Amino acid sequence: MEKDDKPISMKHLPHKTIERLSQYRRALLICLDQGQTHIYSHEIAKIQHITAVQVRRDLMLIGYTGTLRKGYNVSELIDLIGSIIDAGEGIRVAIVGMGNLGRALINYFSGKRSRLSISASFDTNPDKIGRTMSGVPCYSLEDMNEIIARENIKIGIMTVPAAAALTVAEKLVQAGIKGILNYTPKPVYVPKDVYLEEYDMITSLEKVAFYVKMQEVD
Amino acid sequence: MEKDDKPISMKHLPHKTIERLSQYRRALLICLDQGQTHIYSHEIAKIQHITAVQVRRDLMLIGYTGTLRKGYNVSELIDLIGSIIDAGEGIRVAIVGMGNLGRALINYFSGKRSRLSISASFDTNPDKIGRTMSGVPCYSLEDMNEIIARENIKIGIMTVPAAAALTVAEKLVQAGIKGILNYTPKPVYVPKDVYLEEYDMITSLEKVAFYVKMQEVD
DNA sequence: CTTTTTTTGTTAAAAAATTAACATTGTTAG
DNA sequence: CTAACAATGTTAATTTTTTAACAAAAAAAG
Ligand SMILES: NC(=O)c1ccc[n+]([C@@H]2O[C@H](COP(=O)([O-])OP(=O)(O)OC[C@H]3O[C@@H](n4cnc5c(N)ncnc54)[C@H](O)[C@@H]3O)[C@@H](O)[C@H]2O)c1
Ligand SMILES: NC(=O)c1ccc[n+]([C@@H]2O[C@H](COP(=O)([O-])OP(=O)(O)OC[C@H]3O[C@@H](n4cnc5c(N)ncnc54)[C@H](O)[C@@H]3O)[C@@H](O)[C@H]2O)c1
Repeated sequence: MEKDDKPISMKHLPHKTIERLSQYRRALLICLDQGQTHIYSHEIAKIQHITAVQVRRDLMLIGYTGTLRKGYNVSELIDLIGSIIDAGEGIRVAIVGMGNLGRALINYFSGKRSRLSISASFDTNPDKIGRTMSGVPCYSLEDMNEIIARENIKIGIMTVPAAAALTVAEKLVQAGIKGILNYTPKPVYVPKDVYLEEYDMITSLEKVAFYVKMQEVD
Repeated sequence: MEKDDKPISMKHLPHKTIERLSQYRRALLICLDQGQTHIYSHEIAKIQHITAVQVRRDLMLIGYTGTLRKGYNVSELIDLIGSIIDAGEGIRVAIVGMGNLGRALINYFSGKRSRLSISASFDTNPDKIGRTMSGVPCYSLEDMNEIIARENIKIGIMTVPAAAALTVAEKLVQAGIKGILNYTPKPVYVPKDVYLEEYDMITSLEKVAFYVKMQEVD
């Protein structure tokens, strides 16, 4: 019935497409910096180690249409991806655990333009509480509820020791967080309405090891 | 015709199964430490946020058979997964770029029992070269060929600044590395006989953001 | 002006991954 | 001893993801 510019339901975008859109944008931002105004599907594909068909299909799914024989408009596409991935006014993020990994992530993130911003960090170490790291203030765990509400933080990144993982996840949920990115090697449990993503470097490394070994055998 | 203990061709194990086997092992090692001798498929499933069917199917694929109504023998299963993922005498790994992230990874890894071992690291910063971090010596980039050959290193983990990514990847390949785990936000190119895995935290974070935003809308 | 080339957008097919269904069989309870 | 149960192992169905095929059309070439 209704005629719309975007008849696409974001709800049905494949998970893998979401991941790739983020990666496309990362690559597109670099192209933009280099003054490139248009890009072909096969160029994007090469950067991401995937096929051009897949790029075109993903873009079809988000309803973006390029120019025949000119390819895609870099800045338009960046904006469109932004309108899908980022929330309007941006989403605020907190890091819990300001150790090696936490610092690496904050550092990494602080250079990036994004509508996601790391607004706070939490730790139990009194030496860290009250200090600021790459512009991100570190608070005591006890102030979590207050800070998360006040700063309207929606996502928590966990980089605490594995032993603290379960309780920290619980605390984050209670504080009203809606998504958790868990870098602890300990899987945690969250209610259905909290989105959870877990990543462990050892899994990646062992996967590489497996395929390296395989290749030797064959 | 031939009857074999393991008629399973590891070559055809699904990629996702490889990842999960690594995760199962991580969980099983914890169970072993706690003195648990057997575990049910649904227990493993709960830890990994997947279904029991999937666990059983994965184990079927590697030809492991549990005890009806007792579940799986924890230590047997750990050993079997090890025989699939790890190479016989272990695979040696090097980290390139001893910054925040490099140190976080070395630290993390040094606690783990595994047949994968980080045997060397490389950097260009003279202050770091010649020192040792969590037992891992740091060498100059110029010595890479020699060290990698001498130590029989097969896998390289890249944690250098994005600007150095392409040249470092090339150097690793030339030095004879067979697998690369790239934590740089810059995708790199490798020959077909080198296995490449790339991970970017921003992709994970943006994925979480997307689903958080989605949930708000519905 | 016409033909060829090149690139997009889309539908259809194939492949990969997950989930469901169910047969099987020790174990326990009655 | 027998029936009910609770777990595994496996085949089949479903869903998701990727790849292939190809039509359409702007640009370039002739
Ligand atoms: N997923 C991966 O790829 C990966 C890689 C490296 C490390 N890790 C894991 O990340 C975690 C952090 O690693 P790291 O090297 O930064 O460790 P770290 O010890 O340097 O840092 C941990 C920080 O958490 C703080 N902390 C401790 N208990 C806390 C609590 N209850 N609440 C809040 N903060 C608390 C500590 O004060 C410290 O600052 C570890 O669990 C490690 O295993 C994961
Ligand atoms: N994938 C992720 O999730 C993730 C997270 C955080 C950071 N990162 C990325 O990881 C990389 C490292 O981050 P960091 O915070 O550790 O940075 P860092 O600046 O602390 O460390 C970089 C290290 O690499 C060394 N280096 C520079 N050029 C080199 C070269 N050509 N060869 C060898 N070593 C060289 C530097 O001396 C330094 O020790 C960056 O590219 C960053 O963007 C990725």
